[in-house]
Amino acid sequence: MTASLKSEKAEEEAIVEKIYAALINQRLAPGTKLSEALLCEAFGVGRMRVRRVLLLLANRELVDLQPNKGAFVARPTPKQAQEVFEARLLIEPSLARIAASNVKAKDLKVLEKHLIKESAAHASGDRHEAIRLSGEFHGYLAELSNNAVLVRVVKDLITRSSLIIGMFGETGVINCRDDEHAGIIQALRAGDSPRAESLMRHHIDHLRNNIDFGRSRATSEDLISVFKSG
Amino acid sequence: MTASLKSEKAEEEAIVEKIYAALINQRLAPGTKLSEALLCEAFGVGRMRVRRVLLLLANRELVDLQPNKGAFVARPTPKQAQEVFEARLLIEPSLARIAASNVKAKDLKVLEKHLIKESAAHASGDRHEAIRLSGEFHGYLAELSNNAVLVRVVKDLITRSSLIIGMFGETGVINCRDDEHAGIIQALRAGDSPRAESLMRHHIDHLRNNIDFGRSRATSEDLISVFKSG
DNA sequence: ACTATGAACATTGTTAACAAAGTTTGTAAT
DNA sequence: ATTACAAACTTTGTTAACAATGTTCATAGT
Repeated sequence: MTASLKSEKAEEEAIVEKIYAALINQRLAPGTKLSEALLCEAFGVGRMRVRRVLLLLANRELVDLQPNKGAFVARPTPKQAQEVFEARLLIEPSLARIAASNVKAKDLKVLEKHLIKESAAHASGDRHEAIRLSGEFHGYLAELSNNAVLVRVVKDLITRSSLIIGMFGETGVINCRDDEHAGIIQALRAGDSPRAESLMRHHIDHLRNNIDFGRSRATSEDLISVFKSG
Repeated sequence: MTASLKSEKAEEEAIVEKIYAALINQRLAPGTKLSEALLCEAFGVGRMRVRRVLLLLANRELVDLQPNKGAFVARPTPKQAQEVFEARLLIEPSLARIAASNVKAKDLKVLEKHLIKESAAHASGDRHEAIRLSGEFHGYLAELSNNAVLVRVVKDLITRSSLIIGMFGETGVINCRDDEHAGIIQALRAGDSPRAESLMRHHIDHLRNNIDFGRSRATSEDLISVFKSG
């Protein structure tokens, strides 16, 4: 009956989602230390909860859990980064194809409304918001598959992509061009599955091409270790 | 220096892998209760470790974690079961295509050797072993993509498939016909990507057709609850 | 005989104290 | 001044006791 009993499991999910969102927003840079005490205070929960959350995030490879050292926001290697985009290239075009068969009028409404927000973010030069919305777009599209398994996989990939873009992405370039999203929506409305698939394939390929897997932009933590080692 | 320090994290992974294997072998039926005390004794570890392992397995939807009640081997719903196979149908054919480009002579050797074991299991009517080896085959193929992300996704799907086959599979039917695996290997050897993709698509489709998503075979635990409720 | 109630039991969930490892800071020697 | 070492401190990891919930079993009433 009491309010305190209403949510035990959901609360944890909520914390995971918040960190998820922070990663997508790039408010948590790769390499950032996530100390238990800090998170306990931030979310007002006990150490146990925080530990469980960190374990789950580590399991999704969003957090690097170093024994006796602590939890850090993951710093994807170039190899891992390429793997993530290769996986997206393999999955999302097919997903777009399926979406074109499943899409309903109200789904199109949602997507179009979303597109306007994306354009606005681009216009105002809000890079973080643009990245967040772009990821959300891909997430919506995955949901049109009505397949929770695939949605989960794709959302994980999107979140990791945010980390990757933060590390390897060209600073000047806006990564998801909204006009490409517009084209995909157009194909969906027409029910043109092959075109939706093709557009998505090229779109993700463009995304990948805007990433320089060679040189990673080092974060503050990394600079320190670079100075020490040589 | 001491032996006890050598493995803390790896040990946990090992336990996860053992339960993984037990699920694939169908030695752990869906619905089976996994009590903490039991697992502590079985693996000779503390409760904390067991709890972490269960959390990870729950995260992969292999275990159902019911608050204050305990952990149970997941009982996929018909909807979830269909989603898993839909996901495999979306991913694995493309993976087979990629495998056909990447495959090396030594990979083919491994696959062929594996195929012999599969045939033997089929011949001797060892259903569990046949299912296990079949899953292993699909896992090997995924590894040929040289993409850890995709490997992880596919292996999770394979494990869940074992649960599904245990719940919905026709008892008499051997689910992965080894001759279809043979055909895929043949396509790989020929470097025929489109054929590998096509064969894999049909193969997984056959797998799916051998599953009756309508009626689930109830396990003992479930029978009890059925008697109680009505 | 069957259901309902309640107490004893067992299992899970949480908290807090403790142990171990890492990090920082200060001091002394080269 | 810089490096090496050591002690104080901080943070993570583990253990064990405690609290809360769920389950089972016995008893009593219909």
